[in-house]
Amino acid sequence: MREVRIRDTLSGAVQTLDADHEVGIYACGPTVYSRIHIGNARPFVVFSLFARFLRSEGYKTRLVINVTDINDKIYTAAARAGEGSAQFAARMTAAYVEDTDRLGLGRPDAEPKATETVDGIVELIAHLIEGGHAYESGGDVYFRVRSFSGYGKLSNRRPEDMDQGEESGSASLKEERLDFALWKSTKEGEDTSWESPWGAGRPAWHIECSVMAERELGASFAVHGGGSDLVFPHHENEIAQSEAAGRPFAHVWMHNGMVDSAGEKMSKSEGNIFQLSEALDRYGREAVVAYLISGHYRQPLAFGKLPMEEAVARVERLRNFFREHPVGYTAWIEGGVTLSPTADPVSATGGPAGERVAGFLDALADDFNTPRAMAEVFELVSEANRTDIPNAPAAILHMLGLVGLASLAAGDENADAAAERMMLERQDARAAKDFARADEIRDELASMGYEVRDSADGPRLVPKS
RNA sequence: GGCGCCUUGGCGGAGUGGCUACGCAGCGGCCUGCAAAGCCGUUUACACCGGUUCGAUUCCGGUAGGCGCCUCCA
Repeated sequence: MREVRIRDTLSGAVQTLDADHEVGIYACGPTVYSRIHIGNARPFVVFSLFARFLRSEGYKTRLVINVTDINDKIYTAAARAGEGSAQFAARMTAAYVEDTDRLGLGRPDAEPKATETVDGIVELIAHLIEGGHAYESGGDVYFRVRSFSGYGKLSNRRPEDMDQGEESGSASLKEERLDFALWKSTKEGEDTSWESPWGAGRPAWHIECSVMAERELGASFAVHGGGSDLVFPHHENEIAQSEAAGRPFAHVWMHNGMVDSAGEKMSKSEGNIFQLSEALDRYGREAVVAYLISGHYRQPLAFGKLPMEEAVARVERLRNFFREHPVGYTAWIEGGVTLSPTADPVSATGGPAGERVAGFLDALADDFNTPRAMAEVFELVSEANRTDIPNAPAAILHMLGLVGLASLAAGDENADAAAERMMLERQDARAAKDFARADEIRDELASMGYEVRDSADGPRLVPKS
């Protein structure tokens, strides 16, 4: 079991995870007001793979990614779609699950929804009111920021410099401008509401996560994650609510950087599509995953046609390796099945391959440095292409499995019979030195989507990528 | 204005006080009937100015430029 270190947003320092207790990870999931885009997929991928890595190292791990299905934007979007907001949110939640399923990384251990957590939210709000940290005002409930001295410690700002913004028409209900809503009374046009001691209404965003995290992981847990855009106010407010209520809350705050459009205009005509489902359709799941781990999770990541095509090329290089070095892919099962750590891969493989695996794992243990880890994979691929490295294919499969790319070893499906016949016909033509005919057949195969590769072992049909 | 981050070779993107990141693309070569795949080689790399140091891309200060958050946002 390696010591795993993570850069903590709160302290600014690198923190070592406690190996003696379950590593509870809570990552903020999407608000389901539309299909998710490639940027939303980043935390899903990062935290899913981080949890997978921890498990492979022997850490008892529990990953929770919530779904925010109560939100202003949902009311707006549902109205525009001419649909009830509850139905709309349910449909978008299903779409989210479907899209992220296609990433092939399995599901989190729990995916709580705000709508299923309202009872706990009401309890926590009542508790905060009792403790003097919140107050009811005109059917709304607000958090009294001045009552929590630690406010601002995560985002490193002073309350004087902050502005919580104003909920429409609610400004006058607050004691202070920087107070934020915990509960909102039902407004015109809102078709969902819940009963509470303060009347019919709905929970505000920040309190949902405080309650879902605690319900799934307890009052104190190892890692709270999410996009860096959530540091303020969302995560700052979560800390205020939970700690003011006497909960120790998260030990380490782990934030992923944003996916941006790199100055390119984000449009379909430019080819730099945005939605996760579109990226999956166009580039395939392996390329999407490879792209999302191509930079360090904390750094911004530029999205565009070029970075995606590079990911496709990278992934193709790995496929080509396995075409030459087939290995038992079924050793790794992706897509929802918990991976059981096999025998220690380093000692199991040993030698140069083992050293690469060790380097790979060390990189992941060091603030989850996926680009450095992938460099080890490519180093071993090059070495094994050059000379025979014992256990290299298995070692590479093992590493790729940890980042959700084991399927690259699956091999190609059998070409259809007609293509196979044409390939043999081409062989006859080549044997007869009729290269014109051979090339003609190769062109025909190309139009069918196959590339012919001649090797010492004979020709092979490879689907064009 | 406040807080934080970034500036690495054609592009993407790690990292380090002195030693090849890695990938993509280009060019030359090997292999091949020709290709593809693979292999070998290759193209002013660390924004600028000072400082610390035997030595800085890597630490400190400043300059320029870019980005994120400060309203909802992964």
